[in-house]
Amino acid sequence: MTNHDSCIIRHFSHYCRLSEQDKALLHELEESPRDVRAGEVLWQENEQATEFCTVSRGWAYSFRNLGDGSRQILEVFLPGDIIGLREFAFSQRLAGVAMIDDGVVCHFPHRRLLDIFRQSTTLTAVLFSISSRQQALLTERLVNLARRTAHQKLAHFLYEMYVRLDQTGAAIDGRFRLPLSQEQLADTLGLSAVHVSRTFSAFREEELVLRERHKVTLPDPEALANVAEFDACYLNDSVRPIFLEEDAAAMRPSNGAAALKT
Amino acid sequence: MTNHDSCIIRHFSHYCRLSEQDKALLHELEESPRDVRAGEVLWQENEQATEFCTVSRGWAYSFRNLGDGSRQILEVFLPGDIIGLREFAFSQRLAGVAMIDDGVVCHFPHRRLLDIFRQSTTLTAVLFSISSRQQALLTERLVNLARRTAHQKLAHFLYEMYVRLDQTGAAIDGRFRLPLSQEQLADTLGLSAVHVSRTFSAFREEELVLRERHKVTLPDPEALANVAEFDACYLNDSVRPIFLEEDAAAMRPSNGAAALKT
DNA sequence: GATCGCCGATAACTCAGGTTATCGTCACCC
DNA sequence: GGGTGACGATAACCTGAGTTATCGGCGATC
Repeated sequence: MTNHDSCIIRHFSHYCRLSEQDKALLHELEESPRDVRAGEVLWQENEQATEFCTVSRGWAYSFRNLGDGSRQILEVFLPGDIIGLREFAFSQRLAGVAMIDDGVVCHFPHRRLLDIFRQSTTLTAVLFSISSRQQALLTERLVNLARRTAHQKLAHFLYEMYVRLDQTGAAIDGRFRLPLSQEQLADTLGLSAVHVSRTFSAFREEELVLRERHKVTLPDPEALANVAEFDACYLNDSVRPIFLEEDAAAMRPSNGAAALKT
Repeated sequence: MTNHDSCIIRHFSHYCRLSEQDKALLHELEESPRDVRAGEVLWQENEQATEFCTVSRGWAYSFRNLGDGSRQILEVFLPGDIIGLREFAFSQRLAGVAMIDDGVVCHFPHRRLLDIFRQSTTLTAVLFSISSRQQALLTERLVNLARRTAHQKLAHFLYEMYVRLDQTGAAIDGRFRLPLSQEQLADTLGLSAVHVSRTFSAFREEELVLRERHKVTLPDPEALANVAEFDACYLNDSVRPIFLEEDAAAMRPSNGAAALKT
């Protein structure tokens, strides 16, 4: 973390070209990165919330434990994502967070966000955008859980992962690593692990999805998207560039669009 | 709208005591309020997004239409709520919005948000808090849809409405107006209208909920909360007061906590 | 290399909730 | 005051997904 690019800066750069000053400000946010093991719980529901966190390496998920012993996975975080933004207004954690993989996370205190609000309109707008995008993912998952069949749910999740991973270059040719167990998938999709297994079997027969261990292959991604009635517009980095022109007075925006590419 | 308190200012004041300067800034956001009729669609999915909107009177909901002709209601907005914040990062609407009731809404352009970011750290933090709270509602609904039985779903929704309305004084003694039809409830809860009816019948037998027309009575709200496994912590205006002390340098915060009461 | 434990596949059975259909009630309107 | 249309109740039937159970494979540990 000391000499390569900060994970936060990398993420923010997806949204907008940053001034050196902004980069410095972001860099300040990062306290010592921490190695974490697969399965490690970063925090539990109802604990005091004092920090945000970014994932630098590995996957994480947020979850809620329910009364009957089951649990619901809310979000899956990939490297570069910010964890905990959702909880800005609350003094307690609304959901637990755990690692799927071994990885590296960077913590930074809640209060620092206010420094950003105070010092950089650009970063504030990017933070709002990031929060907004996370909420879009959540909304899409909600629709998915409420209204679709098990086949569609799984197809949708797999395709969404494919798109997200493809955007960061982690999916090659419809092939990617998916470190979640079937039980974790079930908890994500509101299904039983048994039915996830059944659905994978069906997809294998139909040659829509091949899964072995933690490797997934989509022989025909578009066919899968059709099954899921997938509408990518919530993922398209159709991030509004408005604030760039708005900020013209404050800084030279140059070509923000080109900065979208990693 | 001209001479009584602005709906935006009223809402923001729940979170934090505002300076006169902040109030002036908020007031600027309000363009002409508009009367809207029950059923009127404020905007459709995929339309260009250029404005946010606050509900001044009446109820509204956001929704997604699905491929099979069904639809999913995502959020229910009450007077004082801000609509569209979720879509900050996007240039298109991710969901449609329609009125449940006759009412009054106030539009304000997207770009104005950036003026706020630039001019008031306090308002920026409150906006983040509001967005954060909306996301908490959404998350709770997601868990509800994914993991609970029809009885629990309906119980949860009714109790959540009861709490939200009670917070603004619109529920007296477990009794409140609920202008949603059973079909709208079904679309909210991911159920069929028929099953919503069945569930109401069951609740009537158990004397948990009495519903006639658009009036709902909860004879024993706590019993209903138990059925729903309701955990109020995502609604508790346990809004972090941190930013008040943080902003001490910028403005006199005085007693922000007391300002929570409407 | 035997044991243990996790993960996934598959089968048999059950049930919550969807679907379709019919009927009653109330509000509105000529 | 009779027609119309939205809304809600109820019943009969069907099905997608949960539950429980068994079994096989693989990796870790000693």
